[in-house]
Amino acid sequence: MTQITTQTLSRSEATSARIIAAARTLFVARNYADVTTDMIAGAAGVTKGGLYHHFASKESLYASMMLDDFERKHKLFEQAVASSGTSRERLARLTRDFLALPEEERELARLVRRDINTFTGNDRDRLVRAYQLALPEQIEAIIRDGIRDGELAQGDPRILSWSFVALVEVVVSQYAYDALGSTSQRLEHVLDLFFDGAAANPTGGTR
Amino acid sequence: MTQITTQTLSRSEATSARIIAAARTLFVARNYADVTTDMIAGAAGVTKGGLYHHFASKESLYASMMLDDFERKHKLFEQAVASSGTSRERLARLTRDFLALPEEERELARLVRRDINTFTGNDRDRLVRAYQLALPEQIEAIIRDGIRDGELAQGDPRILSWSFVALVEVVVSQYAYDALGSTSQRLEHVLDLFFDGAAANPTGGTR
DNA sequence: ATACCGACCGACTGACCGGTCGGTTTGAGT
DNA sequence: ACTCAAACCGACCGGTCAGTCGGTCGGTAT
Repeated sequence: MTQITTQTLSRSEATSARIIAAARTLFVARNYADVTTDMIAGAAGVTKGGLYHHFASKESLYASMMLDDFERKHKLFEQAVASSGTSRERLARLTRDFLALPEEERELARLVRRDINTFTGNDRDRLVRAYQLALPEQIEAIIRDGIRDGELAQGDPRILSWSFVALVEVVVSQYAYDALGSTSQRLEHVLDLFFDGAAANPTGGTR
Repeated sequence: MTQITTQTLSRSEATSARIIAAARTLFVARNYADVTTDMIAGAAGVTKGGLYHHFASKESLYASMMLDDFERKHKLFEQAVASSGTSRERLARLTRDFLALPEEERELARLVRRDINTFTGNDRDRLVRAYQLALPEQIEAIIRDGIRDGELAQGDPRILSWSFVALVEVVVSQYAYDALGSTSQRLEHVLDLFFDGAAANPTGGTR
């Protein structure tokens, strides 16, 4: 009954995948308005007519590209979420997995976090939902466990989750230049900052 | 010799200011490409011809709008930077001043932080420089003092500065919905998170 | 061989938009 | 009251680009 998923794609699927890949590369490099459908088609080895045979509009192509990305990231991060250990260890695993992704996919994640809340379009809700499942909610799950186990202080898991993602982006992104050396050093840096803060003396603060 | 700066603007200055204000409102609400010069002119009560009498191009209007904003923010934050107290107190002052700004200006700051590193255009360098003076370098100055005085742990002040701004945005922005009540609660929350981290037990971590 | 169909092509269109330009209005100085 | 320059208008141009559509091509079933 359960058919083995054939690894070989049909011609149509292969072309769609090529178009989505080309779109990802271009949308990451330039912003939506500066990428023309001709450019995407050209990069994918089809013409504009071919592109419109597979996607109803530029916007729906953009949405398809993001959904495709969310699905892959969702699967990738599930392992880290399901793994055992302290929440710090599990966040480290998840972040390491993220850092191991090709630059293009990391950049896309940045772009998505940037734009997801202001995105308008037909499949806005589906898109927002898929994104939340792909990243923020997975981190939230780990953070919830951390709070439950007394490892993290009481606090809104949603805000903590977004804060963690924001810190990862800052520490990893180019603003930081090469002030921090290797990827693992950066990883420890962001974990330290998130868990322990920037103060020299941990008794400081109002808490 | 030093002429008293007249508070009343000339007609030309007043119109330029109106155009910049209209541009700010629109660019904050929609993104650059989706805002037409006709829309800006209309909102400012002039025609496109009038707009182009004051600004050489859409891009230079955009740059002027940002420079105008940077200047105002620079002046606003200077007081907090120059004030006395612990670095935590001074960052609290600066952040409170920022939170007291009208929503539009806070949104613009978010937009700028988002885009400044990918901005391309003639006055790119001038713009980046002005922005750094307006926000990151002012925060950096406070953080440097904090490190010098042993209040903050050793670390790259630049990264810490960006991290702080990122945390402020997360805690204040709409993703957080109304999970945190008043502005002052949000302010304390972000300061706690930045200085002390999210861990329940401050001895955790690798440090 | 023939009929058929999905995949793909590429020239075209219609709308939009940044920027221009010749002309008109406004108001400060005399 | 006259002058002149700056401020402003609005029709227009040139280019760009999303989306269309009639048609071709290659594979597949009969």
